[in-house]
Amino acid sequence: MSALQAVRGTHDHLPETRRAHRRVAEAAHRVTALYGFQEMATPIFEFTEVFQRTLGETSDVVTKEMYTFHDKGGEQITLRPEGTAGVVRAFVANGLQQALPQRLFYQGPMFRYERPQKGRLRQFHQVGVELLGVATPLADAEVIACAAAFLRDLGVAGDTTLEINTLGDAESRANYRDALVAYLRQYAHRLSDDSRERLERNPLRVLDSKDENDQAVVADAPSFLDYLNADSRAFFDGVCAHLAAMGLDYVMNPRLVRGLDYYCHTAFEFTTTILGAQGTVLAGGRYDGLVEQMGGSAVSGVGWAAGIERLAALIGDPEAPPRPVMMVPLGEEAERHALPLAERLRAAGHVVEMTYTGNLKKRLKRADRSNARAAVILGEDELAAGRATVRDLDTGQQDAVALDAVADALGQG
RNA sequence: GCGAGCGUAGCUCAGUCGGUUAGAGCGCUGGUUUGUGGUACCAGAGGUCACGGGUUCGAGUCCCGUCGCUCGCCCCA
Repeated sequence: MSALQAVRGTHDHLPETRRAHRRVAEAAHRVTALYGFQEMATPIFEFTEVFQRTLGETSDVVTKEMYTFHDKGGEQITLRPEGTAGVVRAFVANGLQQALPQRLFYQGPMFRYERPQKGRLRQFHQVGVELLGVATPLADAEVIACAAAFLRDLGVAGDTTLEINTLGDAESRANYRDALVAYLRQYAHRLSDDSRERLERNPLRVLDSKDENDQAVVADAPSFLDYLNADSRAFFDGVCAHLAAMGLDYVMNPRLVRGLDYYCHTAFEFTTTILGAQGTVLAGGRYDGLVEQMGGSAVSGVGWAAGIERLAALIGDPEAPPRPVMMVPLGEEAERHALPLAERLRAAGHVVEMTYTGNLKKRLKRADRSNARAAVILGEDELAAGRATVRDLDTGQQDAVALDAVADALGQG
């Protein structure tokens, strides 16, 4: 281990990576704004309790993935493993329930102590939205539409599939859970070790097992849809109808369940097959009850979060940065003129860089390596005439231009 | 947390059965005489062979441990 290397599962974002991430985050910000979402930010660490209470004591995130530590004041602190808990905490703490609905957008780093893989990091980045205070299926459908628009804007809609499911309300879920557990217990001896463990902790997870024997057992398990009460069924039908009305294609996935306790009713994911095992690129759902659990009043919520790294991996090469204009002063006298001229060019909107050493030949070579589109040459001849030589580095064409006119001569870039 | 593969220059990779001074391409730096880049030619810099230990006369090569990456599981975005 070298002291120079980044901690496991964390990455430096060099300019090219950073550009790709910015593109994702800016698209999210821009598109969600069309749906009325406004950006907010919460601290990247919270009291541990904030996550324990909201994510559920038994969830994997809480039991083994949190970065938790005691600060110097003895407080138990956790680096946020996801965004919703902090947003809801802030929502309650700042009395935002006085002005419903709230449409909130956030972005930033999240932290989970996991074994890194492609598209899975210990520090990763998410963008997300939360729509708080709307209890009707309209909100679910609108939030899903917003996610779809975001992915369309990034140009990855064709690589992803929208999968949806319903977890029903608490009553439906409890009934189904009882029925499922009763069924699975009969076949516990045929289940994998993992699934026997799931049976105790989170039985819905058994449905999602990749083990073949488990799947054979699950094939005849009771269906969730048979246990939905009338309200839950109506709610889900409503969501589906709205999606259809907007022309959004989706696939029903009855095995789509949630690891976090606070979800109910609508659960959805946009998945891709071209990222390997980490195929979920954006996921969300409804979380009625979470606000109350956090100490607020009964305010329903629905939202989603998307992984920036995973989306960045999907969008391919980021666009190149703008090509600069390169200043080429030759001699001390020219250098004195170069900075003020560069300032004027920048004020006119040009990206301007400087060559600092070397003769003309060397400086032009540097300009070329910097992918400059033009060079502004200031030498003895030019100074004597009160002009600069503006050279187009693509065509090789160059003209003597009055210093006042250089910005215009460089065009729009 | 579990299983497997990998780690040699900034990058992509050679490196034979364990044998002398660890190589190539690309990139980088400098040069090919005067104020004109890209191409070409010449030269150069750059390595703790991931880290630590062991076996051996001798380890980039074999063994063990650690760290990291990759793939799968778990779980998730």
